Amino acid sequence: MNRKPLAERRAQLVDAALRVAARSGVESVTVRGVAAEAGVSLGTVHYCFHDKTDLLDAMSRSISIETYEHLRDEIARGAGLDAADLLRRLAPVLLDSLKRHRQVRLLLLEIATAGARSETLRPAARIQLTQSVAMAEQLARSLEAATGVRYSVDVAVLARIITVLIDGVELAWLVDEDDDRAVEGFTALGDLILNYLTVPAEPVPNTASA
Amino acid sequence: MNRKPLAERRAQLVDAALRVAARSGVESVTVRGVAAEAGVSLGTVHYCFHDKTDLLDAMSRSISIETYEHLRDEIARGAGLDAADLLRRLAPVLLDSLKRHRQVRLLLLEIATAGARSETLRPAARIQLTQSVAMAEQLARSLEAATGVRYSVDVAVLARIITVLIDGVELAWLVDEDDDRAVEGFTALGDLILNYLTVPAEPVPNTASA
DNA sequence: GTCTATAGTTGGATAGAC
DNA sequence: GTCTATCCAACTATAGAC
Repeated sequence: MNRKPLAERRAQLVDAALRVAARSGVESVTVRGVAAEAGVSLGTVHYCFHDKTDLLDAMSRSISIETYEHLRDEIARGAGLDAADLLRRLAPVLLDSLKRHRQVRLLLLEIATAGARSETLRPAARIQLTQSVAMAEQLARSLEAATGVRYSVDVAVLARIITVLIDGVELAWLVDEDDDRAVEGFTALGDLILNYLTVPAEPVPNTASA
Repeated sequence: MNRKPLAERRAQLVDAALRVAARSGVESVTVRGVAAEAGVSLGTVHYCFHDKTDLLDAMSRSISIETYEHLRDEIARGAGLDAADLLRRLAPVLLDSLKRHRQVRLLLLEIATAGARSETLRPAARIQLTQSVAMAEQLARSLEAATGVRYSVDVAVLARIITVLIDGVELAWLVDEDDDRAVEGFTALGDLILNYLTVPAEPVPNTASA
């Protein structure tokens, strides 16, 4: 019942799939489950998407990374500050963001491993990786703008390093939920960035707790 | 046929499960598949393990990390060298190790995400994380021994950071197979360690390519 | 465009013979 | 201790009515 144009229905189903995936993991997304989540019948899903792979692909591509908005705000708020000071504030913000968006972050890591394994999710995983790096690059540039520093390495290279370090810290936290270690990891990220600045604010701060 | 004591059969099945998991991923390990891989019947697996969870748990725990033996060798070989020089050599060795043990590394990341999601694999995932950090700590100490340096942070903290950064670099490489970026990531790891040395060999080398 | 019904597949787990 | 046979649940995908 309640007919909708194809595009609209597809969007609704992708949204439902995303909720299911975030809640229970990519691997446990079923066509039936998505149908139930969206409140439509099994047949309707198969009408909108040729098969399950189609659906998963559309779902994966639809994930946008708004996870680090707070981070951008924090950087903007720290305009004019010393880079070292600003970076030191970022670790708790990163942890906070992780805890807030735990399910989405985990989903992205799952898509990455799934994409590393099977051909079907690989394009989606690559897109996610590219988007993450782009987001990191944007953050790195806004840090430049806010504090007036410059990097001694290519920003694209730095962005990739930021991305993978964040992913690593988050994956470990998702496994053992050790907040202190996560903060140490994010602090190390700050130290790393600091050491890739030309004319760093302080010599080598080593703010990671001893 | 061909009767074996329980312990021996269990070991054989765990081994078979590991092969299947490395080949096709944790999620696609089935009791039937393991039975086939081991050349025994379905009933036999259920005789040795109460259920699938039991089997996966035993499998996960059995994975030991011998992946970085080359790394330890490389460090030992660099005894007496400058820390910076030695660290600079490590990046290609890490990439080589990753390419050699691609399946195992991916499997470990899969177990991590699976453990982050479901209660059943969590203990195994935690054990793997602990073992990885312990391995990293061992490597960090052997670096100390080989080059005579000391760290300005607690070695346990540093070891965790090393572990998560390696995981992050590897996960990204598994997705896009970009060797150059992986080397950049591992090089950044070297830089990071260098910056956590007391009396570093050189001020701030920034060996990551620009 | 949406539904119900059903075919066909896969996989976990148990029962009982040997 | 190992096997075969079987049950049962969950899932993908299609067919055909409305």
